[in-house]
Amino acid sequence: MADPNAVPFFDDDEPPAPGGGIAARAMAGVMRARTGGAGDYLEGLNPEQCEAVQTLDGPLLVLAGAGTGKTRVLTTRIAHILATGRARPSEILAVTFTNKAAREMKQRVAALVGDVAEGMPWLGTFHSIGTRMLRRHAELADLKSSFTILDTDDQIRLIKQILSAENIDEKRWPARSLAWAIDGWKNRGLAPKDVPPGDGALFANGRGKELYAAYQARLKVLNAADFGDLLLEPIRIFRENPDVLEQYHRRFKFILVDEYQDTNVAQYLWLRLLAPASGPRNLCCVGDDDQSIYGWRGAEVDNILRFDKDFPGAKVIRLERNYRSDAHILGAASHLISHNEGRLGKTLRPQGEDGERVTVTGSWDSGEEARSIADEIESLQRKGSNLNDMAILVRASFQMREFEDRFVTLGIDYRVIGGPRFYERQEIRDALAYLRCVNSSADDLAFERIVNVPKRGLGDATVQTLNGIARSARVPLMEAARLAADTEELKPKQRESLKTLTQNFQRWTQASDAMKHTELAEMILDESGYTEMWRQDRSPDAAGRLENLKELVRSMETFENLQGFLEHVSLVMDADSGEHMDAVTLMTLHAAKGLEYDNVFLPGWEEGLFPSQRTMDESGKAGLEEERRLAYVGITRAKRRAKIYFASNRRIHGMWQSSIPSRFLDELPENHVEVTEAPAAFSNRGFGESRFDKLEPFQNSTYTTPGWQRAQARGGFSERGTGFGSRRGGPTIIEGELVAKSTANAASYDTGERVFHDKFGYGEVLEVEGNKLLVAFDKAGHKRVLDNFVRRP
DNA sequence: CTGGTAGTTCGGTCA
DNA sequence: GAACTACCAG
Repeated sequence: MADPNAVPFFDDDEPPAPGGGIAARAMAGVMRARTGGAGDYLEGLNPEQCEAVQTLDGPLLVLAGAGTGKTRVLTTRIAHILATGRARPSEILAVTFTNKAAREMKQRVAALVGDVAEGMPWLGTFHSIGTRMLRRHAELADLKSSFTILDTDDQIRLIKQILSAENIDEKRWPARSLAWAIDGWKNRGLAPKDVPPGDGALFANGRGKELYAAYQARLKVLNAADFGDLLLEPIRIFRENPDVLEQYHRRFKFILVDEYQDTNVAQYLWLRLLAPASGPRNLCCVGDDDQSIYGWRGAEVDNILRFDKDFPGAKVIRLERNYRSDAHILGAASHLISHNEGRLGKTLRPQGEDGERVTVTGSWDSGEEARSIADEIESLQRKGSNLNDMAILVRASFQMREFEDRFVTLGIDYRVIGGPRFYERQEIRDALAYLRCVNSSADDLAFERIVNVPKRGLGDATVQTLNGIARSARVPLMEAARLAADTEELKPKQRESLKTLTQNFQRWTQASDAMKHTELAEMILDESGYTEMWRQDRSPDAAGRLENLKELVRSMETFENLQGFLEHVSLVMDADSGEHMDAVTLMTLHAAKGLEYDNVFLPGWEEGLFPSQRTMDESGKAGLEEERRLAYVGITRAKRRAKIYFASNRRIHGMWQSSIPSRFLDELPENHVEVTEAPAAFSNRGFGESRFDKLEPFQNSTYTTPGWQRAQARGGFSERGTGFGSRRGGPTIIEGELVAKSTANAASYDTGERVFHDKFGYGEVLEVEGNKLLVAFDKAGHKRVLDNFVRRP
């Protein structure tokens, strides 16, 4: 499965020879499908879908309710464009949010038109396409086209460095929150200079803006981009270079956007630039305002609500026929969502049976809730349902534990979606860091990650020293390590370690040309002592980690070389774990969007948990409406049965709290709902297993503090910004400081000069060799040191 | 530099 | 209640 990024980005630049190219093959494919009888691709579409597929000219918004065949419309539309010869595969820009969606779209287009979908280089996620564009025009963004993409982990470490360099107390201003803020700015399309003063004041007494600028400057030095840059930089490039933008205008005959309700400002701007309001731009956005659940991540429902104002003359097509859920389920969901204001308005129309009513079940506590759901699952299973057809959708991931415990006890197979992803695991990231270092010796963040993994006696202090050397000599850390191994800044032990390490890397890098990259990876993991480290590890998950490392090497096979693999990994790569077995799916409501199951269990419908108190505190009414949309998404995942639960007592942060049923329960229409009680609730003082299980909560609940006031008492972000802002330095100042620092230190010394060294004291310079000095210290004797460690007395 | 302990924090999630 | 971090002692 080739990722678009794995192919060189200029592949599609050459137009195919007239008549013989990919487009012709595409058409042939469609023709085959058509004459093959199995179907004209338009067959089986309802009138609205058909219209959405065939309305090719001008801006089009398809409002596709849950389960109305949205993906089908998108893919058929692409097939239609290709079949009618309106564009070649490389002239269609199709963006999704997730890799999964992109993959699915690619597969389904391929099913319609044949393998040509592989020839669709511009079908992908916002980020993968942004990467492609940025690599092509890297020099316009002050980067090399080989730039590395930082993930959240790298980002945090980088920010930590900046904070400590700026002497900012990490306790009061954690790197996380700055990362969060920067992310937020980037989501809103703001470069450091555009950050409004009020916003910048939110961090470190008004220094947020300058720190953001410093962070950006560091990224350029490291030849790196974070996820936000993958969109922001192309936007800037387009704005500053109309000729570049013009190339893309000429190229893209059609633009398609999936899940438009989830676009943030940056993505919106990016799309606006690529599809200007005027001219024959054929932009088709598909989305559902009722399923916008990522406001906290910067998504602007507004984008979809004002589509026809942004693109005058836009046509709006509503898909309202729902093929997924039975009538009772849709009735419940529709009535619930009707409590939201500011909707575009859509009514899902059921196509099938009434089915079963939505059930609402109350339990004493979360344990009982888990038991009664597990019982229900077993009973459905006895009646012949597959576990694969069941899902439990929770609001917050801490709710999952209770279910996992229960499933383990009962021996019910289950899978969790959305845990730490494969490539986010520690061992995978470590292994990747080694590979990144071999791929590019300038990858400082990767180097820093593995310099002391496994333990080599190279701790914080050593890394600090190396950083100092790297900064003053303006070389990457790897080079700094090589330098430091020859001088006497460090203790012999550390120098020895560094020497071995850098020599190893040198060897590996040389070997990388001649070897197969999978073998190279194995060799590196072996010789570095990394696999050995896990073999020695006694913790229970060590074996699994070794297994993961093997899996990593295996997954490299599908790539031609190391470079291609690393590119893929930074953007894509998720583990397709255990799809084959029959198991209940456990995941958050957010993760469930776009999926469907026969039986859906929705536990934890309690005030404070769902709707989440925190969301309501932060975003008020808008927050509540987003929670309601989340509830709507949850219910509409169900095809046959939707079962809702709430518990009277729940342990939160280790403390038992009593809770009241969610207001969303009151918003469900009576005629579609059946209220039941957990069977075990009747045996409160009784017998059987439940007595045992209930003992504990009963006792503890006497200590229960009522309600959610405590959570409310905690201030939101908004409080922080007020009252500060005494200092407001522009970003240029801080950049100047950074530059000044590194150049000032670079000034070298003459022989015979007196110098002072923090560790060795006063001395006289005997020799100067680049930035290395031989100094005769008064007390410490002759030492080789780097010039930035001494100063004039 | 390492390993232990004490203190803190605790939302969802995609690249 | 647990997991992660930061600090401290060896």
